[in-house]
Amino acid sequence: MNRSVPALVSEKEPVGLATTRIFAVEHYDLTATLSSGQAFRWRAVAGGWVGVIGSRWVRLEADHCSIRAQTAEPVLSWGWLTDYLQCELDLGRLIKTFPEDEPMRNAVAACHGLRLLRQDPWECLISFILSSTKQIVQIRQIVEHLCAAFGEPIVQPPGELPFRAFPSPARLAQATEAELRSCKMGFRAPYVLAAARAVTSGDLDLERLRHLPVEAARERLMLLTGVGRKIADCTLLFAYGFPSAFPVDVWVMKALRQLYFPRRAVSLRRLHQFSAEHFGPHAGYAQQYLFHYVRTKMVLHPTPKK
DNA sequence: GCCCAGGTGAAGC
DNA sequence: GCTTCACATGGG
Repeated sequence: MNRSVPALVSEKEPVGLATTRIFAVEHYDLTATLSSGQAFRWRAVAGGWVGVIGSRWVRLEADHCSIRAQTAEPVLSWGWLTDYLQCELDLGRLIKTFPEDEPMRNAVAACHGLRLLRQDPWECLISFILSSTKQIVQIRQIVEHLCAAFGEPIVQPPGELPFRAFPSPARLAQATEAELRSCKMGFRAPYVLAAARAVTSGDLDLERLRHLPVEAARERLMLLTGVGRKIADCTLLFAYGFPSAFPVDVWVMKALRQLYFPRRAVSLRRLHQFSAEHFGPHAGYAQQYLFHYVRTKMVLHPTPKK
């Protein structure tokens, strides 16, 4: 289940204020992780990645065995970052829980070091509300419009591209639908507005969902207009870390049909049933491998749909 | 112009 | 239950 306490930096590590820190990691493909359609604000800049976590500007750079982090302001405790990046997760052990079939072996081999992040629920929920029938490039653009229009300025090193924090529920709740539409989100504008109002009024308590069984948390999210099974599962997996959440989008659907049901038509409902039974206790992680694999490596054939 | 995009909800069988 | 359609907008 979920940890309610964020990961802490180990006590034996050096303490003190600093703007850089190096984290030892194994089997961590930072590029695949930051660009695989789970988070939408990371930009590749000069051999590294620049983004915003909470209200902090961050630059990340990876080599074989470590991730180097740089912030704009001195930091005492780095738990917010190790938790976001899930540095302490034993990926090798997790992957051993995947089914030993050929498609899964191929996906794991093709996406070595791909990780799941642990994001802020609010940002994740809104980002995926914006994702429906949009390409990943376009989701990034809409999210950036939204942050530029409504996000608070953050402290960043001189000379860097201007970044703002992801807008708060309270700020978005005050926006008009027309202002939101000017961020190019089209018919999703009323969904974003309603979600912001639900959180601001206290009707939707995103922190409480952390402690609920996954089914109950999913049901609550799906009460929001514009949030169906897929967007709910993205939030449950990428923000809360519910390991069984298994988002099925067009790509995962293509992968499942081609790899596991090449000769017969299978409905979405059956695919959900199959995924719940087949991929083990960390099905959501397996899903991310299939998603990245089908998008970057697989040759797609027409397969029977239902 | 046409098709599709990390979908959803309503309407019609 | 399953299929079809509209919903904004932009990329290929």
